[in-house]
Amino acid sequence: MSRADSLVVLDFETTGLSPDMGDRAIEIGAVKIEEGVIVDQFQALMNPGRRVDPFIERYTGITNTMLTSADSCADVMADFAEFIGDSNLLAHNASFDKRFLDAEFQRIKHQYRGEFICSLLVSRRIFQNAPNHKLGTLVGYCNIESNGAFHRALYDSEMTAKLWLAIIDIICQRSNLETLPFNAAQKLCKTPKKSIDKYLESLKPIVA
DNA sequence: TGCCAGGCCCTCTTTAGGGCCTT
Repeated sequence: MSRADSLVVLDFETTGLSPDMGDRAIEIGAVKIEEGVIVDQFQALMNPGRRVDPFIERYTGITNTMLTSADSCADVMADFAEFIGDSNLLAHNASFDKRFLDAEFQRIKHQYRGEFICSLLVSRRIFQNAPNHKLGTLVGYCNIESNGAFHRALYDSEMTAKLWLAIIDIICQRSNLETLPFNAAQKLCKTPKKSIDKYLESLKPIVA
């Protein structure tokens, strides 16, 4: 399975918003998509080496007690590096998760080859009439079944993956494609919103 | 009671400012 055929959808829960300000990951969740199907998953809490504040405990449901017995960030991220291999990567608001992935991998001197795409950027282009582009809102907007248990890493990664598969279905229907190549999805992240229809039209295969 | 940051994106723009999204 080449990198182009495997996509890992990931989500971090963290102590805050910025690794540059000392924030750390406290949970990683991810699912692997191959040929349009979720085929594997990864979830682990990790001990950031310090207490998380009450807001994060309430926001995520992850308590200091739970983290006390968790493996270290280094051990978890080493396992996660094996899980993602050379796969390409996707997250909802990928710039956030990429910063934490880069920071945690830098601590264990690991480099990864996969490239990121962002379901938030694509959603803003495809669902221009959505009330907003929060993950939970888009899951409801796309009629994806959900129990509402957001803000845990594995659940959010699963919901992001299902949102992504729904987006691909819509694009493929509009563009008469069987699948959306990764490089086309990358370009979609950067295409101006006003040019989306033209871009999707350009993806249509030539029919003899 | 969310605070921080940072990239994207829009507009009353580009020599800027502010909302959205992530925890």
